[in-house]
Amino acid sequence: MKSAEEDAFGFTPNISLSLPLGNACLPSQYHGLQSSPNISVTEPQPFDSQDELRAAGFYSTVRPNGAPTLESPRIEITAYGQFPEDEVQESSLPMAKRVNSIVTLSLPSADGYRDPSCLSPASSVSSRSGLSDASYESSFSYNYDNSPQNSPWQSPSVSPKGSTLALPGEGVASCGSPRHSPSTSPRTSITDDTWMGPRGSRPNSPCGAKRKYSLNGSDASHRSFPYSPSHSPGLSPHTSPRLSVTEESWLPNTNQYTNSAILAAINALTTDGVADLGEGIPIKARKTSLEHSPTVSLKVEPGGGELRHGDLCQDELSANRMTLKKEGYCGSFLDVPQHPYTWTKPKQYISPSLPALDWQLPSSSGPYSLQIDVQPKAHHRAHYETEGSRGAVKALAGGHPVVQLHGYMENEPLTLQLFIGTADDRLLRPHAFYQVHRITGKTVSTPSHEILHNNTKVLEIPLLPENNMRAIIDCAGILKLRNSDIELRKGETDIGRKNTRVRMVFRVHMNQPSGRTVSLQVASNPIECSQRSAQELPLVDKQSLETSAASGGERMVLDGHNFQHDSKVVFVEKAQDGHHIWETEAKVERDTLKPNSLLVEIPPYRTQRLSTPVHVNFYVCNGKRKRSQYQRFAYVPANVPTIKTEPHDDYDAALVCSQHAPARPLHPKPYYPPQLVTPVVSDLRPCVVGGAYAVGQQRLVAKPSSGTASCSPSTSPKLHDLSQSPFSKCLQQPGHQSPVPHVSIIQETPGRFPPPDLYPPSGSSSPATSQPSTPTDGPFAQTPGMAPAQTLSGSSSPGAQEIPKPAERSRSSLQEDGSPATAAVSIKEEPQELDQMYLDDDPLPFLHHRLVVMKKAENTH
DNA sequence: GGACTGGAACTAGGG
DNA sequence: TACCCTAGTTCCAGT
Repeated sequence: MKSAEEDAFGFTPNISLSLPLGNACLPSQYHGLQSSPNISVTEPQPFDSQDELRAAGFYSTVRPNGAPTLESPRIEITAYGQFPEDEVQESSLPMAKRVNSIVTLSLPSADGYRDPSCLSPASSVSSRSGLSDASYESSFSYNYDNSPQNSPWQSPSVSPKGSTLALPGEGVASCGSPRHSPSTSPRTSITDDTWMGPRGSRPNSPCGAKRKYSLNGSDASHRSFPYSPSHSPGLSPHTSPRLSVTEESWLPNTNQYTNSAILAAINALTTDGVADLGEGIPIKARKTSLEHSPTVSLKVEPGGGELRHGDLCQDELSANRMTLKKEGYCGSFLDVPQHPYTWTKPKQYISPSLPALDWQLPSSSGPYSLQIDVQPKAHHRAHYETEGSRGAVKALAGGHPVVQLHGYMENEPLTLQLFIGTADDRLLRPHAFYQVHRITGKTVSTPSHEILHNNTKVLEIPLLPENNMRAIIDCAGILKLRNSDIELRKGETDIGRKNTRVRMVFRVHMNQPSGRTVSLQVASNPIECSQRSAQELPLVDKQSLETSAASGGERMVLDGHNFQHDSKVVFVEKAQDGHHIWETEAKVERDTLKPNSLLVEIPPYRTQRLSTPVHVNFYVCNGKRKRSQYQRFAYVPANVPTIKTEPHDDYDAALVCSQHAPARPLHPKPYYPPQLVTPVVSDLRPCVVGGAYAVGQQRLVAKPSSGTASCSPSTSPKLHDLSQSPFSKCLQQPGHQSPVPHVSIIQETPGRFPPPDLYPPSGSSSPATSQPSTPTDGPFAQTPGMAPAQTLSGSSSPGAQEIPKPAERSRSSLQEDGSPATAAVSIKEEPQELDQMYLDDDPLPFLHHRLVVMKKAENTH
């Protein structure tokens, strides 16, 4: 371990250097990182694009072996180097710490992903703004350039009142400044409109008028507010105000449990101070994190209250525009008095490096298992920045989702992290168009705190021993960012249209006595966030049968929503390439049909001779383009007993299966296609027992594109090893377009990886497989889906796993050491999936749209 | 009064 | 070019 760490540190410096900064694409990159690990880190050759590299994120970018990973221009940010202040501060820091800090800085890409601003309610646009540093911007060449507003950091929000921060040109985030805090709600901003000019009240255009407002002082004033990204970057506008208070208190707390020295060091370097500390977050990220911190008080500048921490810091860093220095500003925030939180701070994960949010982590490891005891409802209408909060995500049966960490016997509280992830068939990653939104108020019983993690808002919730490490998630809502804002981001390859399904992703990091950190992650069932979709798309919550004899004839009850008299149930069997091998419409008993219940007769399979179970899918269709997600079903040989679903609700089922696939009921949920093979790393000493068990679900997944994907071991981030826990990193190309494989790299100490075979294939039969998939999953139907969110990070013990089907997946080893390949890579079948993902019926538009978006981005850039 | 909600109008794009 | 449809975003009003 230590060796690894040491190595890591050693690398760190290099690594940091290696981080590619991006070109204009940075944002995308970042985005990519989190969202879609597109980057083929492993690729020996120079990254296709810097973007990819960036996407790789810090973790991936670094090459363990020190091999020149990134050709792309990298920004070597050494905290000190660039900023005198940093140097000073760092100098005082212990090497290790310094390294970390450095590393963090080096991870430029991280920043890039999503603008912190994006995080903020104002987000979308803001995302760009995220690039805090002017330098970054320039380098990135954002669209912003176009308009004065462009400057990302300046988010309007920053200086609501035209605070100094808001320099002309800077202040406005490119299209609307992201930062405009939600508070700035579009509406308010008449200015915005002005900006936009002709725009209608509804900002569709990417650069949507509204966002532009930042330039106007007036606008700024309006927006100034609390929401300003500065505060809580991600904070929804609404919340932000509140947050501020809380956050402040929070920060202090954080400090409490974190190593003060580390914090100080980090703060000095990063200025952010919050939870993210441990992580090697890029400067920007840090800044953002700062934002979280309610350092408002810290503001130096006029209007400072409105200023974002991040902004300040960024500004300083980048251009020194701010007179303030990190020290002054950021550092001060450390001094913030501790606040009144009653819950003792959960033991914060202090490791300097936390796994990137797009890393696939396991849901269980050894004795530990993170489970979603109560799943969120399948529908939750997300709110726009321009709207008021739509409340916390609720559970199907009422109440709220519940997450529990099993197997943790310590008395130390922990921090449960929550962010909004994707729900498509690709690797789980932060969703570019949705952010978690902190809910506060009388009805909220669970304290929480928002932080930014690489431009992705992360809600931190205490997991207390007294509560049996169980948390009721009644403090998390979902914020929708305007598609136009996100799509214009340079490097952003995802499209928002019809990309309205998300998952709540929970993570917990546990420091082990050995010094290692075990990180677990579990993702909820998909949540449809679109009002329209929620009202129109049929949804299957449960199915009474999972299997049937080939002869069919049995009746299956489907519980769900939006069933109509003309609803059809179609059974489909697809080949690996997505082609339909067989498709037939089942007979629906319309007499008994109800909006939430449908009785269907299982159609006979195309052949009655079955020697082994055949996995197929079915979906409910209310008309063209109105299909439910694919649901799994299997025809089994006659001698195999039919599996009937228990009458419980999904949640119950989830509980039952929780160990493997926490929170996912087998049948009820659509499955996720197994695209990725996950290599599981096992290094756990502690987790032997659970490991096998858990492992099944934890797979490191990698989606390799046809060849690309291999993750080079080198990529493995020793850096992150700081924490000593191995993390898998997913590298994916950001764009749907590119079939680039998603590769997950396991961070592990060399030699610790278990043989690849030990790891469960993504498609393992474990409950995890039952995970929902996007409607488009069809093609993968035959292979069980893997639990997207689960991978092994820390120590997971290998368990028995299924091996992915050859055709679908290929494995590649990711180990740095050259030790046996541990990571398996699966190749994603792009074209079809994409089409399906977004336009089940009509892929062309989707593709076209993407092209348009890309072009726009390029142009803007 | 403010947070939630549900519903629907408005708008842009594509066909 | 007008019309229709779809889906995203913004508004409004009720609880």
